[in-house]
Amino acid sequence: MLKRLSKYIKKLNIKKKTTIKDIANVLNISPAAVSKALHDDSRISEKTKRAVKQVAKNLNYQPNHLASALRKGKSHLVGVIVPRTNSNFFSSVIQNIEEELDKEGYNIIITQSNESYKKECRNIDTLLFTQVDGIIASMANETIDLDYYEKIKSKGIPLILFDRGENDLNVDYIGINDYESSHLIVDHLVQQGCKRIAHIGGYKHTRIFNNRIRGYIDALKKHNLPIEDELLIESNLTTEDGRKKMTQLLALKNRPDAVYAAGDYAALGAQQVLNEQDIKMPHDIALVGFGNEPFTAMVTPSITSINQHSTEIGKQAAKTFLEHAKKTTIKQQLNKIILDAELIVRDSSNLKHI
Amino acid sequence: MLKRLSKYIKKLNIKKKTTIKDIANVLNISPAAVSKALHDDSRISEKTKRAVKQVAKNLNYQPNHLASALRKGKSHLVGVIVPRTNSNFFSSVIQNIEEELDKEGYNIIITQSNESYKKECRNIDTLLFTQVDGIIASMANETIDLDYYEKIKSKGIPLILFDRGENDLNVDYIGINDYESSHLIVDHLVQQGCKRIAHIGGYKHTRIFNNRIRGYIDALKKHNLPIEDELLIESNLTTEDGRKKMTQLLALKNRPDAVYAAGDYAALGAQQVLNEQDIKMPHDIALVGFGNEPFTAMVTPSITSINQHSTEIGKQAAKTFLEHAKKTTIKQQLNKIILDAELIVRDSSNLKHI
DNA sequence: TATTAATGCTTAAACGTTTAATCAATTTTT
DNA sequence: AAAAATTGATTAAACGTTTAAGCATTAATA
Repeated sequence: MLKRLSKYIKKLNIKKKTTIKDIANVLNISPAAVSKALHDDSRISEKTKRAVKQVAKNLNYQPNHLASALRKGKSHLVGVIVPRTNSNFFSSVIQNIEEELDKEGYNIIITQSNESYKKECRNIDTLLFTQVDGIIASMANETIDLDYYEKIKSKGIPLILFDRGENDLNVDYIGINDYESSHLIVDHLVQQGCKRIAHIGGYKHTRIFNNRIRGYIDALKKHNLPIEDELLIESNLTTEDGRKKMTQLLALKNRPDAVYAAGDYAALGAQQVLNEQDIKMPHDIALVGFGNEPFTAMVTPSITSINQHSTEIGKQAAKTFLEHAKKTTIKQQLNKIILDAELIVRDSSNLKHI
Repeated sequence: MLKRLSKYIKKLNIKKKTTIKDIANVLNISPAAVSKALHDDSRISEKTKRAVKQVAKNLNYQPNHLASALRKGKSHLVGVIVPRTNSNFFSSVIQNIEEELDKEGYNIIITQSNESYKKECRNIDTLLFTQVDGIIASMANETIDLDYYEKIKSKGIPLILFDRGENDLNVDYIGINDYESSHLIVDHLVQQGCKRIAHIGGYKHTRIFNNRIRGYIDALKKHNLPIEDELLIESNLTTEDGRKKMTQLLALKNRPDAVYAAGDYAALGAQQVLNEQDIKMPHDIALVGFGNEPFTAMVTPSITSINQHSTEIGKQAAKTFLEHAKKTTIKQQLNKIILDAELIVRDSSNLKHI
């Protein structure tokens, strides 16, 4: 055996990669036996298994993932679609998805839509083409037409949505309680003595932003505060647009005494305008964001925000996929996991600490 | 032909996916002809090509990527290894790599080392296992032993390093001129009247940080300023450690009048301490960071920093890989692309604007 | 008109695994 | 001691594509 082995090692310097066949040749057994031995099949003797594993190590055998994926019809790849990776929320979700899936031998392919519907469609095509075993996604702002997501479902590929996309398709969803979050925020602002609370909201057609708007309105009603059209603005929630919408609010004859932005980046834009015009937070106007991006704690004043539990969302999304992967029967159905959000009060809305 | 087609469409509702064979059967030609037609082989008639493409569309044919990858020995997947994705620098590099590779039909698999050597090794194994066609990486802080990277090279897989890892392996590298950057910073601080410039540097064993340290020392010499050991500190450059090292510097009998941190997060930590102790920037102590993370423009005072050209680095890394991919001969050799860095002066070091 | 070249396709093997079906040898059960 | 069950392997096909080699048929050249 030793002679055969060294003969093969010599050949390897010329030849390409070690295959299951090489191991079989060394040991004078069939490739099938080798495959089974490597997978600890019960019908292979312990002796053979040990021998196979030893030779595999000596020859520096690396299984050909493509071949096994082709044969088994599973790529062990999971696609992830996010609007962008450079927000802390998404990068943290991704990190946790990866950690959880890694344990089970899955890899992830990350794609970014940059909030563009067209890019998102291209991403879906790419992932389907790459033969992923599942897709975990958060939708772009622009996305209204859901045909492309239906395409995933129709191929029988498990689809899990998080953050954006609740209810819109009949698939698993993980997110926080947006409606309740708005209540937390408005309750807090009212407690601080605010009476004219403005909301720079996201696009109404996106369910989570709609929920935040509904929560905002219902919470105002709860406190017997009037709902005024001029205080409720729709935005794409970028820093740039946050600046624009804040300027718009300051132009009102009757200015608000609090601004609740549905995203931290928009809140940042609003803050910049307030700072530039020397309007004091929270005294003149209280400010609240959404998402608890790290910078909210860094800026002056620090911005009150909602913690979206990115860690938990990532882990749950991964686990949900793994459950699908284990089952053979594919029955997609709406299965919501809604996490409680948490209000992080900071200087921008906290009168007591000033 | 129409009958055959509809017959097949019916079968498809029961059967799995459309393959090249299905198309061949419909048209009564060989699978080989179909494959060639789909790839616009010159030996196939236009008529056949048109027919094949039409049927492919009708049957909703999606090529099986795994099968072609197996046959061709190329996965069209590129692995990316970064310390983390939630810094703006890395997420921007990644985004640009992706965009550039997407044009040529490549996908990327992103992995994070979290600055851990062990995790990095696992990532490399994973990527090799997934049969990536190349790896683009920036090394973890911890990484000193380069055996694992040698493993990539020895398998003949193109390896491209960026930011971290210059010169350490004999492969392509894309980065900025760190040595020169330190000169830019020191020159600027001296111009502001600073005489005792401290440096919170990264680990010396990492070449880029070593270069920044060398640049710092040489620039001090150039300006005839003394080099003092107590002003040169090694750090892991996290926000937390930035706080610690700043506190350490403030405890000196002879405090510095400027602090240059080799990373923005460390600069942020330093700034927090200065703000808390009511030490004015830049008047009492001027502060400079490195990396131009977006938050440097958001905090008060905004922090002067070095723009690392993440966009350009990402694009160049991708292009470098693509060049490798086109060549058949694999000759890895050191081929450095060094971009000029740019100093962004902000309030934390700009006396004139105060 | 015979010879060569170009065109348009087919055949069959290959990529590296996995797995259903089978078989021989051994062990257990009647 | 014959029948049945278990053990430990083998054989061969399959996953879906690509491609080198080959083979007619038609077109171009001498």
